[in-house]
Amino acid sequence: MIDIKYLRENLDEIKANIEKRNSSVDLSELLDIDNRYTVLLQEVEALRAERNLVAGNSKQGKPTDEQIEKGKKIKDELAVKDTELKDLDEKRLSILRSIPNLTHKEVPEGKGDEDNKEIRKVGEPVKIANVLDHLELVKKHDLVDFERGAKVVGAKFYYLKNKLAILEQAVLRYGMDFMIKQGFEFLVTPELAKEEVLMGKGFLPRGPEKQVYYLDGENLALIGTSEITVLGYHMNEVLGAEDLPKKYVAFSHCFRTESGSYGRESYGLYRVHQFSKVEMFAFALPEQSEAIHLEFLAFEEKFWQSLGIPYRVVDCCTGDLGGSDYRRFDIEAWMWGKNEGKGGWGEVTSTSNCIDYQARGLNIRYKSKEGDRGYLHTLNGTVVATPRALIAIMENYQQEDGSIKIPEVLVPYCGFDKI
RNA sequence: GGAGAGGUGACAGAGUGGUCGAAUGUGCCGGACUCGAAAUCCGGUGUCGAGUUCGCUCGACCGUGGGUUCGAAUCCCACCCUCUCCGCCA
Repeated sequence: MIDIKYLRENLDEIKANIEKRNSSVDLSELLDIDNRYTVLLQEVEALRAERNLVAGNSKQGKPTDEQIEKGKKIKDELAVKDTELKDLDEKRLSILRSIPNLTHKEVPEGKGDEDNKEIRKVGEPVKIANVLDHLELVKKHDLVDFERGAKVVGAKFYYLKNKLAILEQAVLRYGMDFMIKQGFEFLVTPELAKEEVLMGKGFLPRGPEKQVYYLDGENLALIGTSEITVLGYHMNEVLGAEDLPKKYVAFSHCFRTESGSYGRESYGLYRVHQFSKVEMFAFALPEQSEAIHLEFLAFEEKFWQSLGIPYRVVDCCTGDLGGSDYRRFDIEAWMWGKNEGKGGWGEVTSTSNCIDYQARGLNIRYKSKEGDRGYLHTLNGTVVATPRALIAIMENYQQEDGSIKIPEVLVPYCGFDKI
C-alpha cells in the first residue's frame, strides 16, 4: 500500500495516478475518514493519558472513591471512542490498500495490453508447412489429458503425460539451475498462505473478482504465485542494509481461479487453474531496485534465448500494470497457435519493481549501521512457468514430420531429443 | 489426534495486580587505560504513532485477539506457535 503521509501531501499526483492506472478510488472519502481518524486518535490518547494519571495517583495506596469514580467514567468514554477509532482505522486501511502503486515516469500511458510498448524483438519464428498448434500437437502425441482433468477436478485442469510431463520437469529444473548459478538462494515454498500475506502482495481480499482459491473453514488460500510466500518470508522483519539485496529463486505450484477469462485467450494449456513456476525475487534497498529490475529482465532474456525461442519484450502501459507494480516488463514468446494459427505473441514472463508498496503492507524494513531506515523495495520476475513454456517449445520446435525437437539445453535434463 | 510444559527487548533471563518499557547478564556503540589488542572501568543502546517552542511531551506495544479492574507483562477466556512424551503416517 502507499504511504498515507505521502498521499496527504501529494494529493493531485495520487489522483492523476489512480486515473492513469484505470482504477477508481474515492479519495475524498478516504481523506474524510483520515481526518476524523486523526482527530479521534488525539482525543483517545488524551483520555488514556488522563486514565493513566488517575491510576498512577492510586499507586501511593488505596485509591479514593473519587478516583475510582473518575476512572470508571473515563473507561466508559474510552470504550465508545476506541471502538469508533478502530472502525475508522479499518475503513481507512481498506481504501488505502485499494490505491494502486506510484508509476515509474517512463511507463507508457495506455488503457490495456494493446497499448504496451514493444522494446525489442529477438529471434525469428521458423515457418514450416502445415504448422500445428499445441493442442493439435499434444493430441497427436498423447501428451495431455484434458477430459480426465475435467472429470476429476473441473474445466481447465489437466494431466500432463508421457514425454511432455518429463519435458515439464526438465525445463523447470533447468530454470532453477540457471538462477542458482547466478547466486540466487533457492526456496521451495509452501503453497498455502494466510489472508494477511495475500493482501500484502496486493491481491484484493474476498472481493467480487476472487482470484484465489480459499480453503473452506480456514483463513488460508492456495497461492497464485510463490511471490506471495517469498514476500511473506521476511514479513515483520528488519533486514540489515549490509545484507541487501537478498535474491531468491523459488519454485511452487500456482493456483488461480481465472474468473472472468474465457475464449481464445484461454485456449488449450494457455490459461489454466494450476501451473508450476520458477520465480526470482529480491528484497533491495531503494537505491538498488531500478538496477535489479533491469537485471531481472536481462536474466529472463538470457534464459529464453538459451531455449532458442523467439520473443519480444514489452514495457507495460499504465492501464495494464497490476496494483502493486511500479514498472513491469513482460516477455512474450512466439506461439504459432495464436491468431487462428497465424501466430502471435503470448506472455511467458513478467518482472515487476514494486518499490516499497508491498513492503509497507507487510512491514518489511531495512536498517543500516549508519542509522538509515525505511521500507525496502521488492522485485519479482518469472524465470519459467509451465505449461506456457511448453506451448512455446512445442509450437516453435515442431518439425515438418510432426515430431517435436527438444531444445539443446534441455536434452540432458530430458534424456531424449525429440517427441 | 491425546497428555504435559512454555512463549518477556538482538540473545539469555528476572518479574504473578499499582512509579515495570520492564532488574541482571551477554552482545552492540562511544569513551578511558594501552604502542596496539585482550582484560578492566565509565557512559549509552527497542519499535511504532500523535503533538512539538525540535529541548522534548504524550500514547501504544511483554505470542495474537478478547475480557475482568480505577489500574494488567502479571488474573480470566479463545486462538496461534515452540518443546517433551504417546498415537498415526509419506
